[in-house]
Amino acid sequence: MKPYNPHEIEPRLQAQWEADDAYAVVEDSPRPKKYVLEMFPYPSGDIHMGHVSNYTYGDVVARYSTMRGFDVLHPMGWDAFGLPAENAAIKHHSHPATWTYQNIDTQRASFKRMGFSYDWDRTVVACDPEYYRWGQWIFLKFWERGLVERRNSPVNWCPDCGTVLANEQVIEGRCWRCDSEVEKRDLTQWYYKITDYAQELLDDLDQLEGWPERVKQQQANWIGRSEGANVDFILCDAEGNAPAEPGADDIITVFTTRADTLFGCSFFVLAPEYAGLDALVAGTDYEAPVRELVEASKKVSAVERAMGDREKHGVFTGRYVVNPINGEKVPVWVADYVVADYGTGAVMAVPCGDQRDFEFARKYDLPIVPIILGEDDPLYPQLKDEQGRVVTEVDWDKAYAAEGILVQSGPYTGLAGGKHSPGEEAVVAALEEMGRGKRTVEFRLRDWLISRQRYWGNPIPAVHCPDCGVVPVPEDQLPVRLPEDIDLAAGETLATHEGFVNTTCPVCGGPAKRETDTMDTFTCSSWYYMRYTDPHNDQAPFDPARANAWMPVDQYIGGIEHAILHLLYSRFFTKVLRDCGMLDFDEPFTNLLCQGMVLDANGEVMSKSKGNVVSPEEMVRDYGADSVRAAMLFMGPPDKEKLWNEDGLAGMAKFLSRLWRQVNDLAGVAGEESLFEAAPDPEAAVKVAQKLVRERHRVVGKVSDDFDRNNFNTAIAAIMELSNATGEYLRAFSPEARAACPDHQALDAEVAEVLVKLMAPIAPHWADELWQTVLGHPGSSVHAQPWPAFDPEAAKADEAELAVQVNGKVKAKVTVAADASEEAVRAAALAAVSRVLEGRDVKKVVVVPGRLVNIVAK
RNA sequence: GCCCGGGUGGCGGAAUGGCAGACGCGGCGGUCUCAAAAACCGCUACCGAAAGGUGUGCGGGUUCGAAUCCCGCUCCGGGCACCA
Repeated sequence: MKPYNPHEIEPRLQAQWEADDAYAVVEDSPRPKKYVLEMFPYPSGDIHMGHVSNYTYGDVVARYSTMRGFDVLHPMGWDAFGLPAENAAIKHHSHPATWTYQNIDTQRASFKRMGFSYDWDRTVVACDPEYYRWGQWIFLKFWERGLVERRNSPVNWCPDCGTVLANEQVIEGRCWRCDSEVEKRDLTQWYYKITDYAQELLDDLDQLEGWPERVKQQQANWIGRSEGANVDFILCDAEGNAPAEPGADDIITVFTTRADTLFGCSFFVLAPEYAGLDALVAGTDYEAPVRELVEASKKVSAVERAMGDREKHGVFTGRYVVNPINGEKVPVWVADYVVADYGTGAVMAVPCGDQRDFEFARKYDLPIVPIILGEDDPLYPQLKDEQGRVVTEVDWDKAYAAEGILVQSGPYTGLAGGKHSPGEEAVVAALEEMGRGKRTVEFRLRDWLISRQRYWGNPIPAVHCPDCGVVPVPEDQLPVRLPEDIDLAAGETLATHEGFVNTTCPVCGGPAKRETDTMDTFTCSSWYYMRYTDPHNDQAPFDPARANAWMPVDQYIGGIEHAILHLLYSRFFTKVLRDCGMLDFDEPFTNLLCQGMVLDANGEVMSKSKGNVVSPEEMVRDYGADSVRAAMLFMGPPDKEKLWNEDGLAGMAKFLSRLWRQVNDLAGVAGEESLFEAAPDPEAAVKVAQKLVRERHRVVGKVSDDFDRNNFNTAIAAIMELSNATGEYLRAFSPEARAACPDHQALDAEVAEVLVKLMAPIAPHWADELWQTVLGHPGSSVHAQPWPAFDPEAAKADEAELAVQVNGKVKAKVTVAADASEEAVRAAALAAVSRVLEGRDVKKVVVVPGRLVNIVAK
């Protein structure tokens, strides 16, 4: 017998697979399609353990799916634009492409060394002009459809990265990439109007049954839909006189989800950035303090802002508005707790029902009018039937934000209040009637800021012409190529590169300047999975027929950190391309697996600074790729965090080695290394053989089921159980005895084949080597074989051991025939616990066939 | 504050209404060996000498039966956050 030596077999089989083009995709196969995809990596260096885990899951799904009879598309590529390449280029005085392509080569070699089954002919590299030209093409399609906008507004600026960021890329006030504090700047930037799709992006989450609930929840929160109403307040003078026919300048609109609380509005607040604020206070005594507050709020950093629970600051503007529901005069304040870019940037303050307004009212001594109460509130009985205002002050220590009953609310008194309450509906209806309100919906989602002030990205295909304005680069002039002769280390940028900047206007032919911003890398990753379906197309990003045939992705696998970013943007792209007539489906990813992080043995994140990084290369060098793969899979459920420890890896290497020996023994080639130990008891030996037959069927069923649900850890546990049964069997029968008996021969061959096939997706080299050499199929590959079948009937034992419970506590066990009648089972159970039942009345006997008997006794 | 997860042996975990701790790691004991390693076998939730009892974060409930379902807490992790 040849001992198991991964270091010899793995490189040899990898070379064989490559020579045979074993994982090339078959187009137009009669088999049903399955698109298995892992999020493509950023080429930041060599792969780390997180990559090993992510891509191993994908490889198991791909290989298993092939064996199950699917035509599998399993491609790989690189998300190759981005800042790290630029930083490396500056450091090494080279070009970002050099660093990027070197890392791609390193990672590709590591992926091959792990035995991943990709169709390398379909590789997509995002910084390749043959790919990014189509990203530009898609940009033009978006532009045609009115989904591209260039506008000036306050944006997130990362000083360290020297570029603006999308909202989604700011994590608690810090840059997602470098963790620097983000600043607000007023800049003119390019946007994709993702908000046009906010409702559909929210609604279609319901279609995504194969997505983890938490990811859908996070997206729903991020989109943040609120139903409410816009309510118009009219500016009035200090005596409360408002113009009878107000013009646009006389109206301030607020968005509210709680129109039912309008009677409790005792002041009114504008955001410091509110557009009309200057005009309201210009030339008054209030101008100076208002200006001071506005300046102070600008200085608050994004990180501080993100901390929440900050002290609120505000000043009175000297102006008043009229509350449309009751005609009351309400003072207008400016305060830093109002968010400028949500709703209208103005809010009606109801301190009795809103904690923020309550805190502000307490601080500046503004009235708190109770207009909504719980029935158990001591105030409720006295305000129950009051129509006019009686109480205008309360001794509460916080607002009453829950649902309740409206009081002191004129005709609405007595109605239920709250979001979507009858009270709210009645008030909105009344406001609509008088032309002062309108039902509306607000989203938290902002448009996607896609322009970046960096070199290493996809150039935005636009030209600035002094006569024609900002115009698109015509399709036939794509791609707008990044200039290769650029010295980033010397501070050169696209904007200073004259050869790039200077061009002619595609409309009038006059001299013009190119747009020098590039696109967010997330635009590259929003459609690469479509490109894989038709990667060499030089006429279009992809042929719709091919994309529609392969898409949507059946199983997508990647990190939870993309729960919003990449996954939301990709859903948006898919919907827009569908509306362009290029796709006939709504959602790109049918099933999503978000893998948990790989941490060190103490549960710490692996990082260079902590010095706890585990190198996949070293692990593969010491134990072989198959053991690393299997150990990773066995560590726990894929979506949970994994604590990497080398003991588990060593254990897995032993298991592969033991199983190798068992397969050899079953195949009759173990020789001296046979596990046979001599079984003195022939009757027991027969039982061991019968058990092996049952286990062979049961375990195939269990492993199939587990793979279907991505439960890789329990699949391996089940294979270990089959291995344990095999071990018992091999100890019980000598190789000679087995060789002499046709029944044994058949069983041995079958179990050997089952073991090898079950392991094939997990340990592909180990399995293929055994398949080709020990099981006698030279030149063929186990990975092209059909998955083993099983017979659930054959998995059943003819006897069953049942637990006998008395009042739910196990008191005894009985062994009965599997087909024993309920009556017989009951009798056996009662007999087994007769001692416990002595002197007690049996009230009831519950028989659960095949499992247990519960006797209820008093 | 709101929204999601989660809490099971020394450790990773298994069991989604039916014998809690599958499978593995670690530990202990054994076989083999001059010895050790490797390999193989057995034991391994806790208390107890045993009989027996206790046990899935805590407290209640539903059920013949609850880690699993319901109610109330608590702790840990994640997301969002002055979003009106």
